[in-house]
Amino acid sequence: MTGPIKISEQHRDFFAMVFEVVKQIPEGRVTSYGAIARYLGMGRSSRMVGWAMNASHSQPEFVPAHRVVNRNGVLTGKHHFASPTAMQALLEEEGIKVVEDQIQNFETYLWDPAKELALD
DNA sequence: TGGGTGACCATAG
DNA sequence: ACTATGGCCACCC
Repeated sequence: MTGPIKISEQHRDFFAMVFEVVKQIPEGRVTSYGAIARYLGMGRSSRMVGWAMNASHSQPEFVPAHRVVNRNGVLTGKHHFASPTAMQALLEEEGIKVVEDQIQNFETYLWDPAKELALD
């Protein structure tokens, strides 16, 4: 990994925090909005994570938004991509199989930042 | 000023 | 197993 996030430093900018976490999702892995919210200490405000992702497309740096799905492994955000199939295509490029907007073997690919990223 | 909405989630019945 | 509801909190009329 590229290194843990220093919450205290990023704490002012919610967007930046979310993007930093998303950017650290390894290729071929996925996580959920709620997992990110919990990792950032936002409790149940998982909707805010989704809201933040809305702005991910206009980020100067690449944000792998396609690696963020809901807690069931469903591609709920696919409609916000360039095309309806773009999100699925990106995931399948990374070896993740998607059927009917549902990631197969979701638990296998799940990457929980709270578990995988050590807090400093 | 205030109500509706959302790329969500957990709980209750 | 499935629906309903509340919470979350910033944004947009």
